[in-house]
Amino acid sequence: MNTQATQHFTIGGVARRAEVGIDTIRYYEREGLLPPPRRRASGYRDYGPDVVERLRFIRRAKELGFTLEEIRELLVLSTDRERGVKSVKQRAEARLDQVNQRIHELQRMKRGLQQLIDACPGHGALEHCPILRALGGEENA
Amino acid sequence: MNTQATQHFTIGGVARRAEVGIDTIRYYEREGLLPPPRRRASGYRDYGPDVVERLRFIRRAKELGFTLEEIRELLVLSTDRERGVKSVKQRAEARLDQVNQRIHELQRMKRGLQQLIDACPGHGALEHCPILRALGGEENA
DNA sequence: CTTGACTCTGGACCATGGTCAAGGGTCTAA
DNA sequence: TTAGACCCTTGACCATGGTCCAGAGTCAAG
Repeated sequence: MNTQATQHFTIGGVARRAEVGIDTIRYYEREGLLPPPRRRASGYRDYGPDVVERLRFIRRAKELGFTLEEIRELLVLSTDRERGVKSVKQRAEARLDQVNQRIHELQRMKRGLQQLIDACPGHGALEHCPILRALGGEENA
Repeated sequence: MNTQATQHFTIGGVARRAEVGIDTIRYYEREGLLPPPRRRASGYRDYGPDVVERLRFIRRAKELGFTLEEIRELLVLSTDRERGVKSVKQRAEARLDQVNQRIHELQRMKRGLQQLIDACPGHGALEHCPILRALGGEENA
């Protein structure tokens, strides 16, 4: 019967080990990022140790800027032996493109702000403030 | 009596000129970004031409990444003759700092993603996919 | 047996920046 | 006068990623 007693945790034990909130775990389950676990007779969720790994996966992916939606897709792909590796790499590349684009947007903002700051003496009449003027000011005519 | 007939617009006229939605204008009014305009006998909002400038101000500031909250503060400062210019410049500098910080975060993400992508052959067994492994995989044991 | 810590479900709530709908009044041209 | 376009207010709704609450049941220690 192979009655290997693997470790089992309640939701609180998982939450402590993975350093996330209990509500977050239930939320991820609702959103399909975690599979519904077995239940004890009491109705308590009964988790194996895998779920802690999975929560770490989610956290690292979040740190790389993936949305929960994208992470859910990654998790599905990670069990798809046919399309898995290729698709996962493609997702990572797509995410990289998004990051690059966002960096360029922010660099455009940065240049705009820097120009205004450089042009502004930091004192004097409001009428001569290049920041307000550039933004479209003159409403206190 | 200086009865100069300046241009007056209904909310729809302003919306067309400033290229924003009518609801957006009312929303900005609720949020304190636009002063409550005079009303006609009918109750219709009656705008002078200044509001179009102000909406352009808001749009440009938004493009520079200011939140509506920050823009509201800028608008208040732009009428404060004592602290105006200095504070405005400080806000712009603070915003620049935020932008720089966000750029650095994204560049960190970018490096993380690039490493995973470079290490991934794009085919083969899931077990050997460095992306899944790095993210904390092995949950399909 | 009781106390306190834990868990369950369902649903409300947070910020952000709006958008849309319902049910009514107004304005203008034909 | 009437149609159609416009305006009014109030209030609900969207996505995102959770957080918190009430009211009830469970579990372990003393």
